[in-house]
Amino acid sequence: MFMKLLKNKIKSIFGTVFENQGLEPKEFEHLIQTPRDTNVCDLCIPCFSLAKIMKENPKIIAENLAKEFNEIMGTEVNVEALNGYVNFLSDSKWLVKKIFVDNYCFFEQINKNKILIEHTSANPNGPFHVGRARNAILGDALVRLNRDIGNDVIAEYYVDDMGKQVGILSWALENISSEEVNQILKSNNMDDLNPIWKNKQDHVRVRWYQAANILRKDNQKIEEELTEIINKSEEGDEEVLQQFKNAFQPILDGMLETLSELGIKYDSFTNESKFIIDGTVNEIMKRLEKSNLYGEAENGAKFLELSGKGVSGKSTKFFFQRGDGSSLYATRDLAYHQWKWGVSEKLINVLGEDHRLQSKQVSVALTELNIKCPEVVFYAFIKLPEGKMSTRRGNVVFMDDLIIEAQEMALKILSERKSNLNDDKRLKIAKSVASSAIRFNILKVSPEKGFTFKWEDALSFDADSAPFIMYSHARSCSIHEKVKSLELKEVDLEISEIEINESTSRLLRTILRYEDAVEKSVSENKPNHFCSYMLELSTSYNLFYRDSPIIKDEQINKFNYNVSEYSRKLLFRGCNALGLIPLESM
RNA sequence: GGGCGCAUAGUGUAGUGGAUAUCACGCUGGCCUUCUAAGCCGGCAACCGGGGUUCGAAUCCCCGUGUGCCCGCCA
Repeated sequence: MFMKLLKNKIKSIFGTVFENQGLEPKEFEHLIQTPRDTNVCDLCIPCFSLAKIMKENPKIIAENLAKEFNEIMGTEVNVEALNGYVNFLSDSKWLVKKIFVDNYCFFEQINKNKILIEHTSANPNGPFHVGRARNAILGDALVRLNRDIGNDVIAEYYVDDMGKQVGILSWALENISSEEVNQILKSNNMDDLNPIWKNKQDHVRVRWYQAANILRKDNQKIEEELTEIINKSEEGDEEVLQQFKNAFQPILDGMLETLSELGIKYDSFTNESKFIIDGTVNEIMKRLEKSNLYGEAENGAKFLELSGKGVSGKSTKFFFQRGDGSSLYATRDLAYHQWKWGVSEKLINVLGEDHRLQSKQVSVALTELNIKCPEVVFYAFIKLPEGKMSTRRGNVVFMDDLIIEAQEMALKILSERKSNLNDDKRLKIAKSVASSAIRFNILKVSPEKGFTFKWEDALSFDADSAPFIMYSHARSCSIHEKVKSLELKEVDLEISEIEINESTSRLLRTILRYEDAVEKSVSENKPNHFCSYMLELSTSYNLFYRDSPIIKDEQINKFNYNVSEYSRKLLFRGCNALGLIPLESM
C-alpha cells in the first residue's frame, strides 16, 4: 500500500466520515488504494461500488466524502474529488517533517521472521550457464530483500552429492583419460575448452561428464558399473560418497567462484546424503506407508496415488521407494524439508519451472506427513535463439563468459567517457557495472516469464538497467563530496521557509514508497517489482537533480542537500537489496 | 493424450476489477563554458481471437489459437 504513513492517517478519520454517511466503516476500509498513476495522488477511494448502496452518482458521493474528509483532515493532506474518486495528496511539507524532523523509519511495524531460502542447488557437474544462474540471482535477491526488511535469513544450498549425475561424473574421472575426453567431444562436434578457463575446474571437469554421457549411450557394461556405484551412494556408502565428493567438490568450488563474482554467497550447505546417513529418509518412507494414498507396485516399489489430489497425466503415482528398497530424490527432499522446518519459521524454495509437478507431489506428500509446505518461487527458462540450454549437449552461454564480455563492454564505455582513470580504478568500475547489469537484466523480468538470451540486451547499459540506477547514486555521491569540501556549517531546517518544487515533491513521495515497494516484492517473492521501484527512484532523483541546485555560487542550499543526502543513502540501500554495487563514481 | 505456466506498441517489459494502459529500446526533434550527458525534455506506436460475469475487464470465468515446461522405480 502506498505510503503507510498516509494510510494510517486516513484510517484514523475514516470511521467518522463513513459513519456520517450512514455507512459501516469496516466494510469499506479496503477501498483505500494506490492510484494507477501515482502522479495524480498518493492514495484514493473509488466510489463506484458505493453508488449502488447509496443510490447516488459516484461523482457526487466522491464530492461529499471529499468535503467531509477535508473538514477533519487538516492541512497535512489535501483531499479532492475527481471522476468518482476521492483523491488524497499529502502536503509536501508534512512529508518533509516526517522524513527529516520525525526521522520516519521503514519496517518498524513489521513482524520479523526467521527464513530459510533455498536457491540454486544446481548439480555440481559443470559451470553455470545463464539459465541456471537465473535461480541463483533470483534467490540471492530474495535473500537480500528479506534482510532489508529485517528478517533473519539463511541462504541455503542443497548439494546433490549422490545419485546419477555425480555418479556419472565420478565414474568418468576414474575411467576416461584426458585424451579420450578430447577425442570423444571433438568427434561429437562439441566446443573445445576455452583456454581462459583451463584452470577453472568446473569448465575442465564438465568435459568428463559430457564425454561419459556420450560413451554410456549404448554400452551395457558402463551402465552396470554406474548402477553399482550409484546404488552404493544411495545406501550411504562412505567410501563411494567420498569418491563422489572428490569428483564434484572442485566443480562446486568453481561454480561458487562464478556466483561470488555476482555477489552471491551462502550461509550453509546441506548434503543430500545427510538424510540417508542419519536415517530420516527411512523414517519418512515408513511414515508414508500409513497414508491413505499409499500403494505398492508388483516389484515392491512404493508410491502415493495422487490422482485425487489435483495431479493428472500419464502417471499420477508419486514413487518414494524403489523395488529394491532404496530411496529417490524426492523422498530425500521430504526429509530435507522436515529438517529445514527445524531451523526456521518460513521456507522459500527457488525452482525452475520444470520442477512444478515434482514440487506439487512433494507438497502433497508433506501434507500426508503432517509437515508444513514451503513457499515456492518458479522461474521460466532462459532460452538461446537456437533453443534450450543444456549442459550435457554443450549448448550454453556460460556465465563466466558473459561476465567477461560485460566487463569488456563496460571498459570500452569507460575509455570513451573517462580518460583520467588509472587501470585499477577502471577495472573495479567495470567489474561492478558488469555484475550489477547482469543481475538487473535478469531480475527486472517477472520470474514466470521466459525470455530469450540476446547478447545485445544482456550488454545494454542504458536506461532501464543497473548502470542507470548506479549513475544516479554516483551523482549524489559527487555532490556529497563537493559539499564536504566546502565545509558546510550545520544549520537547522526551517520547514516553514522552504520552497518545494514539483520534482522535489515527486522525489519525496517516491522515497516514502520505499517500504511498500520492498514489502510487495517480499510478499510476492518477485524482485522485479522492486527493480521497477529503483528505476523510479533514480528517475525521480534525476529530475530533482535537474531542477534543484544544491551548490550555487559556492553557496549550499541546505534543504536540497538534505533531500539529496537522503536519496543517496536510500539509493545505496536499495542497490544492496538487489545486489547492485553502488559505486561512488563511475 | 493429459496437466501446468505464459500471451500488452516493430522489440522487450509493468500492470492481479476502476481515472487518459507503465517504462525502456527503436524511429524522430531538441538540451552540455552551469553539482557526472551511462543524464534531461518533446513526438510516433500496443492489451492473441471469440463468448460470458460486472455499473466497470489487459486483469475474473469458459472456448479457441500460439508458445514454453512437465507427465521416469532420473536428478
